Amino acid sequence: MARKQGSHADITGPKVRDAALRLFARHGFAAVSMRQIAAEVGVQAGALYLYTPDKQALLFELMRDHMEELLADWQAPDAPPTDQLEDFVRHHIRFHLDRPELVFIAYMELRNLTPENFAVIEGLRRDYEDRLEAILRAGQQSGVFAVPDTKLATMALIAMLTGVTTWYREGGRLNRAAVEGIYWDMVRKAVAA
Amino acid sequence: MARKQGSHADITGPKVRDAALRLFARHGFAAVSMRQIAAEVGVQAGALYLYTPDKQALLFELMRDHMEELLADWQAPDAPPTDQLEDFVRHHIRFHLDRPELVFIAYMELRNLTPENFAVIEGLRRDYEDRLEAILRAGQQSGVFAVPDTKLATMALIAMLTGVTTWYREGGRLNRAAVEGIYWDMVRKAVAA
DNA sequence: AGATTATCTGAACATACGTTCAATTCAACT
DNA sequence: AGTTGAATTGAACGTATGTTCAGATAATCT
Repeated sequence: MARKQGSHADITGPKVRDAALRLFARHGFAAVSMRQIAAEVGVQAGALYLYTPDKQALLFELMRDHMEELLADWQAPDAPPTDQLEDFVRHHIRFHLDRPELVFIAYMELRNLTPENFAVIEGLRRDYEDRLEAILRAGQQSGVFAVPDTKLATMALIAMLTGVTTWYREGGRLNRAAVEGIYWDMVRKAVAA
Repeated sequence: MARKQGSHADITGPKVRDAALRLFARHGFAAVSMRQIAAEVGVQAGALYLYTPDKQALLFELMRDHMEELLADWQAPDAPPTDQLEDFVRHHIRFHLDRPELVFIAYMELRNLTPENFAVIEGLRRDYEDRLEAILRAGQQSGVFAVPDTKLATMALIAMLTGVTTWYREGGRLNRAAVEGIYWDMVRKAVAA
């Protein structure tokens, strides 16, 4: 018994990725075994190595692709700082609510990356933070924002916004548009001059 | 070779706790073995079981004691909502900056708790959130705050404030007092009417 | 000094881990 | 119908895991 009916690399490949995503998010990278991932996919553990060099690469590629998509998906519009900030906030919330599992992994599994992989992910994260900081600095200089320390404000706002994934549940008391609006209102006031 | 010179239960006990705290924070609960903890303490793995029933209890007790200390350490002063909020914010930042490792564990290792233990910790966390929400609701009702959804605002503010531990480093550009002040300023403006 | 007891070792238990690979199976191509 | 090659199995590798426990040791008590 070996190759199963109707099974192909372009089906199993994504399945491996999805299973790893789901299991890493639920139980944590270190607590998930290759055999669990394989069982979720419906193959034996050995077959996973046709799709990933090792377990570490599975984690790293999930995180790297996530960060690269985050960066590719948004760039500051040509607009005043306040409008740029609103665009950033709303996009950040939407993007993160769409991918709660990836967000969870990207924030929780940093310490399970090898040093080289960690450096890559941290670089991408830094790039993202820099975009928000650039908006805050522009607003500070033009006088529409009052942010004594743009770096601190950047970290504070990102932590606040990303936190939405820890409590928001689809079909709950508030819908996405409402959540977006309320968060934007708080951010707007927090940085206002 | 067995009992070492100058070794006692009241010395080894806390050492086990400290080693577990440090290692769990650095590498994650699932990635740390009892033998690693034992090596850090300077004993063999078997000796750990004189101080904890099992690995899970080691994690749970760290988290429970942390949350109980957080709750015991602060109660709302008899003052207007704005002053209560300032007191909460400053205390939260101080408390969390004093215990970065415990904070990290308490936020990252929830999913490594057994269901029963998880329920306990979540209950304690809820108690803490309720305190902030009570302040926000009081301010909303008296008209000094404009918080359309107190629960959302609670989650947003706690996420923002707790995030300070992810970037603050002792001896860095900003001292604690400055950080406290800037965070309080952002919170004050964010909820202001 | 001798007995007691708290403390710790070191080996063992069964089980699980990530990874490799020869052997096998089935879909596609000739 | 026969051949090829991609996809997968299943067993094996060495190592590590959490936990238990009989035995050894050294501080304390009598």
